[in-house]
Amino acid sequence: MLSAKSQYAFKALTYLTERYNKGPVLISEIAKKKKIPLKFLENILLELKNADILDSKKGKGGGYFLKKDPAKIKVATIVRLINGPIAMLPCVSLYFYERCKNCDEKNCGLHDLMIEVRDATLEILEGRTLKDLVV
Amino acid sequence: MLSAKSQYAFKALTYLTERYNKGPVLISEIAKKKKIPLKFLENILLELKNADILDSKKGKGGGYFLKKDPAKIKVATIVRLINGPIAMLPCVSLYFYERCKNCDEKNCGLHDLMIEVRDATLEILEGRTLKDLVV
DNA sequence: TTAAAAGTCTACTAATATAATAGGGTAATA
DNA sequence: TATTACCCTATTATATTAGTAGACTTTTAA
Repeated sequence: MLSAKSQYAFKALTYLTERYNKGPVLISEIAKKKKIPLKFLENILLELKNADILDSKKGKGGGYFLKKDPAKIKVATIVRLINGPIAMLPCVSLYFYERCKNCDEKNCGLHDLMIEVRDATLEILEGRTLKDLVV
Repeated sequence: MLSAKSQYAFKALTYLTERYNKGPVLISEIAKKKKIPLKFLENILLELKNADILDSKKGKGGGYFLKKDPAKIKVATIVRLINGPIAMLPCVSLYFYERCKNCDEKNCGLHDLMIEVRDATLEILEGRTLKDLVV
């Protein structure tokens, strides 16, 4: 399941997508409108900024805004960034690969199955962008 | 990601699948062969028994064994039982449904997207059984 | 030039979930 | 009837997630 943090991130990003190219938006405004704990949201937005998804402006009239076209920001990217691996096993993760302990990948039925699940999931998440979330 | 517990469960079930119809298998044997903490494994097997996946025999010559044909036990069933929801959001889960807080399902782009992911995942997990894990 | 606005950053605490352990209880069988 | 082996509840340990606190820095506009 996606963490609460991830859900907050998507809410904030959706909000910013709706305001794309309309100037900076205050953290406090997003927090209030989307009912996200202010300080927690600060952390999340900062993380998204450090990952080049968002940009910000300080001082009066400042705030956060999308750094690029929401149609170019994949849902999969956000999930990986805030939630972590998309795959169901570390040994089939593309971006967070780790060997499973006491498990021989070559002879693991689960391994192959979970590759299929991963691919089916990515087929969807890699194909959608923030723009698609705003219906 | 699947929890360690889930991975243990699949290892144990795979082991029992290979020994289907060959009599009871000791917990201690599974624990040793699959390198699973004994007491933790006891809990897992008991849970699987209470869910009618396994059956057991007490006393000398006892142990655990699959209650039915491994070709009839779906991977999805085990995941739900030991790991919990398969869906990425509570509001799109078939077996563990819960409303997301501060979120209107009718107007949530994530909601629809995650239904697609869920369906793609289930397409695979509901179609595979323990037998398929033993290659 | 300076005060207020607004994001930045580090650290901490609380809550929850996961993983693992302990140990006595109960049923079956040789 | 003793031994084997599963049954069951409770506890502890560890890790992750969620949320909070507060001081700092940059920017802007009066």
